[in-house]
Amino acid sequence: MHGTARKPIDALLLRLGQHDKLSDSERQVLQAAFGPPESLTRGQDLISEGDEPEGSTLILEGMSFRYRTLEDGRRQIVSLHIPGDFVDLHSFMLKRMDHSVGALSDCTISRVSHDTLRAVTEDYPHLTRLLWLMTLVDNAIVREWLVGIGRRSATERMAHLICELQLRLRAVERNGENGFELPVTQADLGDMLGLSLVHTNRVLRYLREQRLVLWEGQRVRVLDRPGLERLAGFDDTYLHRVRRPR
Amino acid sequence: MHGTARKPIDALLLRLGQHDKLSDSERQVLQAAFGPPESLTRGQDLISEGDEPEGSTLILEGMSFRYRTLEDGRRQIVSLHIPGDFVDLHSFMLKRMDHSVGALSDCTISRVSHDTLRAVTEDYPHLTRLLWLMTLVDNAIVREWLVGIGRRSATERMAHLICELQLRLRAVERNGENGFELPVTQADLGDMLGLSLVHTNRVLRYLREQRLVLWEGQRVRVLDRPGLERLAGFDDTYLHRVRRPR
DNA sequence: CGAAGTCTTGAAGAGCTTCAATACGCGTGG
DNA sequence: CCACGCGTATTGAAGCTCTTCAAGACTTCG
Repeated sequence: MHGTARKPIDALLLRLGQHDKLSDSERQVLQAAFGPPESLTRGQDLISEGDEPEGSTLILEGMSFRYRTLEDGRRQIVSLHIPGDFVDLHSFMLKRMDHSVGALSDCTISRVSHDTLRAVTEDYPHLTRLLWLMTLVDNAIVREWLVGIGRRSATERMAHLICELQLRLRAVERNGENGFELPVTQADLGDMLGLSLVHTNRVLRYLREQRLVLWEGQRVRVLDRPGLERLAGFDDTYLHRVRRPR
Repeated sequence: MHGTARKPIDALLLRLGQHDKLSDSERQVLQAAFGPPESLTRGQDLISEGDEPEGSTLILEGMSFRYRTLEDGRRQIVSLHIPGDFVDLHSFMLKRMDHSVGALSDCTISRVSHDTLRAVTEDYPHLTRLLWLMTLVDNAIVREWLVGIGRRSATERMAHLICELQLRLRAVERNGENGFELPVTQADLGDMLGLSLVHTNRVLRYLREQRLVLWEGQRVRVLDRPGLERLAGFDDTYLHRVRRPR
């Protein structure tokens, strides 16, 4: 065997390809930029608040989440990552992490060093813009979460989250039939939505009783997507899934 | 008179200079990139949801805010802009606005066309990284707001917001003695913090009674900054105000 | 001076949290 | 194989934070 082994970056390519066309050389640059796949087990922290990582991490398979814990233990999850998402692309510029990242499920990841990223920004402006775009979509998602926690009811928020995740997973071809894997406890869900564990449970019961969503262990089964979108007031423009020159 | 008139971009230069050193040529590129100052009156919308602006807008003086309104009229403000902040730098890549931007006070602004920004990304990688950084700090601030709305009490959130704004204004030399101008109604404040108008009023009364913060018309007077920080659990690392090579 | 916007306070009620107890599911070791 | 323990889910009940409704006062401005 010779040449570089194919690295399973396909989810990233799918995500980027959602927003703009990629040239072959850009694909090659990306393929070459990433290190070998690494494995992580559920519950492990990928990065901790205060760290200054020397590279950024891409999720190949599995899910991770960003969170911040206040002094007294209250925790807020501020985003979820699926295959093709960078866990900490922002650390390339921000340097110091202002939050932690944990593995939600067993994950395989791949790293790019910040040196390599810097080289990309020097030589590949279009690719740079696309990476920048990744962080901007991240941003749009966090804003949408903020709107939800600030102004939507607990039930609406939950419905919205499920709509969002299903769509994002579909975009990287990790969706199943009428549902998807979501390896979270109800406590985790509460920390995403700014809810207590108990109320999270009640919201889920309500969605079940309305025959909108069912949880089968770690799997979410969406029974009535249109109904769920109606309840959530879901509108996908904030995901910016439009292919156009950038 | 000849040559380009000096444009009052100084707040942007101050902000960028907070994070990294700028070369003279970079300063010149920036100065040249922006159009002439324009004036806006309080209450006007700078940009509306669904717009596809052809340029990005920088605040020279005054304040603006991003917000989203749900179908039934509930509104959430997702960020505040002060001099030196871009209102919609993300529209350069995202193209379509997924929220609106309004003027909080009378403002003077200046625009850069997206064509110019694109040219910058082609020729000035370091400057590009700094612009990218601007959007990443934006992002960090929104995350912090999310943590607040999700996990902090109304009072803590209010205190946190005031701490944040005072620090940001100081960084661009727009701070007064022991306070600052903040031309918002209590309804606006509520929409920032995810609170009702009535409760916002009660939170302000509490802070006044505790002799932490006083409102004198449109001016916020901070009586006890350390006390406020303690109450808020304020930690400024998320603002990333550290000068280092990027 | 009247009108519109904003601030302030009271009172009732909704949504969500906290405390508490029970049940369930799964892996481990006796 | 069963007992035990631990993490997770579920439900009831009480209570607190914040919202909503309502009304009055104050401010600004034509």
